[in-house]
Amino acid sequence: MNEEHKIPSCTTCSFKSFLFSNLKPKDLLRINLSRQEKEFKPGSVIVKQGEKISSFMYLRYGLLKISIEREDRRNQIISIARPLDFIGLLSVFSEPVYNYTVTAIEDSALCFIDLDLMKDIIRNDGKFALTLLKDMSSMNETIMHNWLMINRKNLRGRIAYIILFFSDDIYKKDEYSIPISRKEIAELINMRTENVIRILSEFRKDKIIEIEGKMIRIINKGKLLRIANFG
Amino acid sequence: MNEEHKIPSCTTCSFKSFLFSNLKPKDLLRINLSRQEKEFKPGSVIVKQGEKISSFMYLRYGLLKISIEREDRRNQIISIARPLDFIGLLSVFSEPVYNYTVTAIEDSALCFIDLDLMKDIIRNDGKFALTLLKDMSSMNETIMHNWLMINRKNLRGRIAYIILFFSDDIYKKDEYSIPISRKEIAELINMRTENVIRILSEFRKDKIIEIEGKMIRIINKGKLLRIANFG
DNA sequence: CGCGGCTTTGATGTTCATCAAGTAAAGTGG
DNA sequence: CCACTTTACTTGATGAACATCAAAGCCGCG
Repeated sequence: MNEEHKIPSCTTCSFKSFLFSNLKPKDLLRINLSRQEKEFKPGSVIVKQGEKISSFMYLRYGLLKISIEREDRRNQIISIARPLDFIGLLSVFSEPVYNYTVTAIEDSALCFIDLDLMKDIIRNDGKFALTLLKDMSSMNETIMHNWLMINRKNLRGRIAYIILFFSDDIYKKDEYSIPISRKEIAELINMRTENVIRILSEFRKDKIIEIEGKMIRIINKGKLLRIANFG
Repeated sequence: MNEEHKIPSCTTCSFKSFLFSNLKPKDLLRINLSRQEKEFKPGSVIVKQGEKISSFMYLRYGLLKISIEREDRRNQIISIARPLDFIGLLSVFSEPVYNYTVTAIEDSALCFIDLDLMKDIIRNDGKFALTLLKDMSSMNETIMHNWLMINRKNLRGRIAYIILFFSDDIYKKDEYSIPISRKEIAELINMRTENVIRILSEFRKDKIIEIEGKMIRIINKGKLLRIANFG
């Protein structure tokens, strides 16, 4: 593992201030002893649909996709997850196995904490549990809201929405390299690959964006916003 | 309030064994003192989008719809909730106001518990918090799973799915009175009212169902299942 | 270097939303 | 309780939006 990224202890981890802010020092030490830190290259699968859930995980840095795999290769991407998105909360407390596959789409690092240890800490620390409840609730709000927004839009509106999502929520820049393929864009916003490509070309012709391979640069943000909102 | 339905105390409430199974007797008493029990007729609004969240609620009996209201009168129904669906968990810990409107669609009764009291109990009882985490997680799994199933189906598949949903999950009978209007069916499975009606008539002509007003009787369940699965 | 997966464009067809118009049912006020 | 208004329900006709099919170039990989 790349040593420059490795953190010596949970006590110095920047995440402590978020997820584990209310945690007692004693419990933080227990987590520190149990935790496993792993790095993932883009494309590598972190957990696979059907695998037993045995640890609680959270993303230190990087970007992930959460997807459902289907027999007919027409997968569905549920959500794109950043650090602080608490992806580890998805079904970790209610299911014995993962219902989703999680894959890195950028260089990422995750911490894995033994699930029984987490449960034990929760049982003995209601304050911590309450913050987890809050985080889980808010994560689900976000995912549902995104779905609702996307599903009521027409195809042009969906493409505009997703371009703005990566620009505003992920990279905070008007120019970025989109971390997923055209096919994956289609799986994320519920349309066909061909139409993703078609509408991206359309936007280029209309001088709304510049696009070359995975590079996207937003030229006319106002127009993009209008398409996203009224499409 | 109809006295025959009223429960004298949380300790005798049948829900205690589910939601509050791990609760300390002391805390159950506190809840009992604070709780408010209310009945609702079909059509009456229980909480409205935008209202401040000040209590934790759960459904004792009845049936609810959770929906998002929009300016243009094209609402979206998120989910149909039965007792034990823990609808009170939806955004109660992460949002200051309700993002959803909850409406009774059958005679229903709910208990309201002061939210600060609930939080206080959670903070002091990690075991209870863990069961809440589990319930919230499982409720969200259910809602998401339903959305995924519905969204990948064509219109005939969606109608078949929803007929089977009420038959298998809600009423456990092949004949029932559907508690929502054609328009609401459309809002629940993301299609137009006209097409709901059209496809229901089609199913009747094909002798898959009998239908008269709100009464629905499933005649050919095998065929309905095939339409739901392959549609 | 050839194979499979991704990307792109064009042509075609189907599904579904929309518009229109009429009937039935359910509230509402005098 | 009846006229009136509104909302729900129903069917048909039309067109737009989108999926599908087809074909070819591209790229990475074993």
